[in-house]
Amino acid sequence: MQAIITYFQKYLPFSIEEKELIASKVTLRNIKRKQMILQEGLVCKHYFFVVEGCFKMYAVDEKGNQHNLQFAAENDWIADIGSFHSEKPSKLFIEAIEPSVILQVEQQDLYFLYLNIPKLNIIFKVITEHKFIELQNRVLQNISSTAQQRYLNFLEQYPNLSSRLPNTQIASYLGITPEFLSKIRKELSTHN
Amino acid sequence: MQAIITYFQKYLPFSIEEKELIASKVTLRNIKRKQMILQEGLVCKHYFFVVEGCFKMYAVDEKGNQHNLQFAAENDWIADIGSFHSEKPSKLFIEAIEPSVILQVEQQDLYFLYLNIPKLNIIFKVITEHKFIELQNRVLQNISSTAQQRYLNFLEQYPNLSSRLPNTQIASYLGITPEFLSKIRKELSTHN
DNA sequence: CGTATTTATTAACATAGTTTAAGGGTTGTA
DNA sequence: TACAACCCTTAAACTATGTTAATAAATACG
Repeated sequence: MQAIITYFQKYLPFSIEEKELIASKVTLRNIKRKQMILQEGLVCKHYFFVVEGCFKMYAVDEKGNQHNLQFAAENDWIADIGSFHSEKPSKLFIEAIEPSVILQVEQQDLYFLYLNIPKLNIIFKVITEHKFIELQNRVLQNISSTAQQRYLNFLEQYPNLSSRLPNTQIASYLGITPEFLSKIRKELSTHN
Repeated sequence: MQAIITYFQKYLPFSIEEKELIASKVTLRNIKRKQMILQEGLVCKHYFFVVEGCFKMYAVDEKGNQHNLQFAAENDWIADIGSFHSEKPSKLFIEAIEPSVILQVEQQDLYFLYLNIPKLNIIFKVITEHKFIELQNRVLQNISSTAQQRYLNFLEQYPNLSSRLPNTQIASYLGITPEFLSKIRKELSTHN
């Protein structure tokens, strides 16, 4: 539970009362590998903070293939922001890739905290801005770069993740097949 | 100037005083075709509201090729949100595709308006959420769909834009060459 | 510890998308 | 109105990526 406070204090300081208020609205959960914390068709009613472990958020197409939109590991947030704010059913899944520990905040509780601790508005605004910029850079990469460049960029940007994730998951994130990622990795290893 | 008020009132009602306050912080500009309202290397100090005309936001790669990240036509907002909030130099350009009329709000003025008209916080939060969802859907399309599907989706999602924009610009947005878009269009026309 | 499941790699072949070059059509603007 | 700049299309050759199938290696977990 201390994890989330430490995280918030990287942005702004909090009083003891504020910390207690936050703690009272946040729930700790242990999540098994492959367990889902959001499924298609359900409204995303929580914001999730990853204390330990790793998650993927993905869509499933008509053919049943998964497409990874985002990963989240320690000290990262994950939620289907669209569904969360619109309160419409999500089209996405969020699933644990590793045994994990999360802290979750329900929508109403988050809004309650926003009202009582205005600083949190700012923090979540900054979090959202960062995610926005990340997404925009990814679009730019997708429309302008080759798969190999995107892979190298992923390694650089998420050295953490890239050593923890199976390549199948990375391939899905990059929008290529695992076989082709294999080919790329071979090229890179023989050519350097 | 009325345009932006009408736009805001689609979300929430405003008093006369509030409208006057907004009007006092907003500047009207006429922009010629090909004129830039943001260039790489400069900090994006304004949020732009398009009253009339059309803009593209793009990055230029090492080879000098442009890659369109976003279009904005009537009643849409455009800015490099990353640069705007971080106050770091932008890597993007925003350029008029048609002779245009915009209303611009400077950063400090926007923050001033946020303080004095809290409703505006909500409106901009919603605007940003919509842009976020749009971006996320675009990433999903990019990693899961063929260029033809992406093109069809663009036609559906932006019927307006697609009839106004040269195909070269659409191709750049989709991340394909104009020649290949031509091939796609031919296929679609002969096959239906 | 051992087995079921997942993961990584390879190769041959298929499809999607790019490059280059050329010609004809449109459009902006002096 | 005319010219320059831009835009659209075609086609052939080329490169990037996908598909299928098979096998070996690594990992989860009872």
